Amino acid sequence: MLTETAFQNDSCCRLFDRGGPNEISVGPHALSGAIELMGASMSFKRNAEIYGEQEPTDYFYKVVRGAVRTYKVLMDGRRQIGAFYLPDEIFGLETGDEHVFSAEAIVDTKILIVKRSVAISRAAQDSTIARQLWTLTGCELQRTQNHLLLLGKSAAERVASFLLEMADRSQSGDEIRLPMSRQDIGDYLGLTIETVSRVLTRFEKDAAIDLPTCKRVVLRDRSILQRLLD
Amino acid sequence: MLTETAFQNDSCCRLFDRGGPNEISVGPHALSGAIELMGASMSFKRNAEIYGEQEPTDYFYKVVRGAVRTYKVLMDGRRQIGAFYLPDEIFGLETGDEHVFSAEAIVDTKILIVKRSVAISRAAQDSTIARQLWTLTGCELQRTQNHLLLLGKSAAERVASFLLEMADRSQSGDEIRLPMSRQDIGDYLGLTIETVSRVLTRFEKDAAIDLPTCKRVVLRDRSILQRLLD
DNA sequence: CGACCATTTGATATGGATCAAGCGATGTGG
DNA sequence: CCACATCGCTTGATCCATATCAAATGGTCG
Repeated sequence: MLTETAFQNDSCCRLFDRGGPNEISVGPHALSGAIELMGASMSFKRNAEIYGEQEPTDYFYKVVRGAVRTYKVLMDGRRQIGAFYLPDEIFGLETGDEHVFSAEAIVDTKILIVKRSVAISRAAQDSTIARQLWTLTGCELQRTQNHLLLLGKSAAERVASFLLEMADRSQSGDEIRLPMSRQDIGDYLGLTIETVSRVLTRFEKDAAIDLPTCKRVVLRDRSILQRLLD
Repeated sequence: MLTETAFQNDSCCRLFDRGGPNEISVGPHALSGAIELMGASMSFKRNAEIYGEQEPTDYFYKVVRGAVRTYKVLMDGRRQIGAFYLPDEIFGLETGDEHVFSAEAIVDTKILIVKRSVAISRAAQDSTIARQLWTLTGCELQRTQNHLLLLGKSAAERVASFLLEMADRSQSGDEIRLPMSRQDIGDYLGLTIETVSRVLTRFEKDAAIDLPTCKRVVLRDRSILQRLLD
C-alpha cells in the first residue's frame, strides 16, 4: 500500500508549466467556457462540482490548494469514491471520451487546468511530454490497483491503510488534517460512517492514534497500524 | 460495466507486429533469457507462471491462445485476482520497475512477448506507438476502475457482471466457455467458491442461465442479469 | 443561545464466510 | 472397459463482521 505514496512525482508537472497561471473567476460548470491556455487557474467552493459523469473529458487538472474527490453514484444510491487528490496531484486522466466519475471540491479549492487536446498535440511532438502522460496514467493505474486490493481487507485494515496513506501524502509528519467527512472516508473505503467511526475509536483506545478533533488525527504508534497491512 | 468490453481495440496490436512470430520452446521463468525481438512467441502449460511478483517489468505480453490470470497473494493468504486476459488481449502493463501482480496461464496458453525497452524506444521516435502505449494503459485503468466498482456490489451483482463481461469478451454469443475455476472466479470477485456456486445455481433456477457443465454457461435471459447492474 | 448537521455510541439484523458433507467429472491402473 | 481414487463443484447448517436502525453527543454558525 505504501508504494502508492510516491505516485505523482514532480517531473510530471511540466504539463502545467506553459504560461503564467491567470486567475479566472468562475463558478461550477464554467469549464466548458473558452479556456484554451495551458495552466489556467480556477477556484471552486466547498462541494462545488468540477466535472460531472458523462461530461466530455476535455481537460486535465492539477490541485494547487484544497482537496478533490472523484466519485460515481451507483444504481442503488451508494456512492463509491474513486480517489482523493491533494495539492500537487493531478486528476481527470480518464481514458474514454466521457467521464465515468464525477469530481468535486471537498473544501474551497484552487486548480490548474490544461486542455487535453493541447497536451496531446504537444505529446505528439515532444516525446518527453508523451512519456509524462503515460507515466501519469500508469501511476493512476497503480493507485487504483492498490485501492482495489484495499477493498478486499477487513474494516480495520482499510482504515489503517487510509490513515498511513494520508499521513504520507500530506507530508505533515504524524499529524493529519483530514479535509473530508466520515461519509467521504466511508465511501472511499466501502464502509459505513459508523464502522469508520468505531474503528477510529478503537485505534484511539489502542493508543495507535489521537483524535484531538474529528478532522485531525495524530499517529502515535504507526507500527500498530502497519502491522495490520502486508 | 459494459463500457469495459471495448477495452482493447485492434489498433493497439502494432506493438506486436514487427517480425514474424518465431516459436521459442521454453518453460516457465525462461523469460529472462535472450528474447530481444518484438513479437517472440512462447507457450505455457496450465498453471505455469508467466512472471512473478517483484520480478522486473521487462516485457509486455499478448495472449494468442488460452487464458491468463494476474493475481496478488495477500498477507493472510487470500489471493486477489487482478484480471483475466483472453486471446488478443494485452497484459503486463504495470508501471513500476517490479511487478506487483504475478501472472499465470489458466490453461495451456500461447503468448507473444515484446521487450519493454524496445517498445519504449520505438515510442520515443514514433508518436503513434507512444499514443498506443498510453491508450493501452488507459484501457487497463478503466478496466481496473470497473473492477473496483464491482467489489462494492452484492454477490449476485458481481457474478452477473462477470458473466456478462465474459460473454461479451469471448464473442461466442450467449454460450460462454469459462477457462477458469470457481476458485479463480471467487478470487476475482472477492467471494468464496461456495457463494459463487450458490449464485450460479440461483441464476439457473431463475432461468437466467443454463449450466450444461460447470465450465459452460449459456445466457438464457440477459435482461435478468442486466437488471442487477447499473 | 439555539438550531442544525456531523460524529459517536448502542442494539439488532443480515449477507456472505466458514465448516462440513455429499456429488459428479476426470483420469489412472488393472 | 471398468473400478476406484482424486479433485472440483454443489448443497446444507451455523457463525461472524459489518450493515442497519436508533439515540445521544458534540461542534459550528447564525
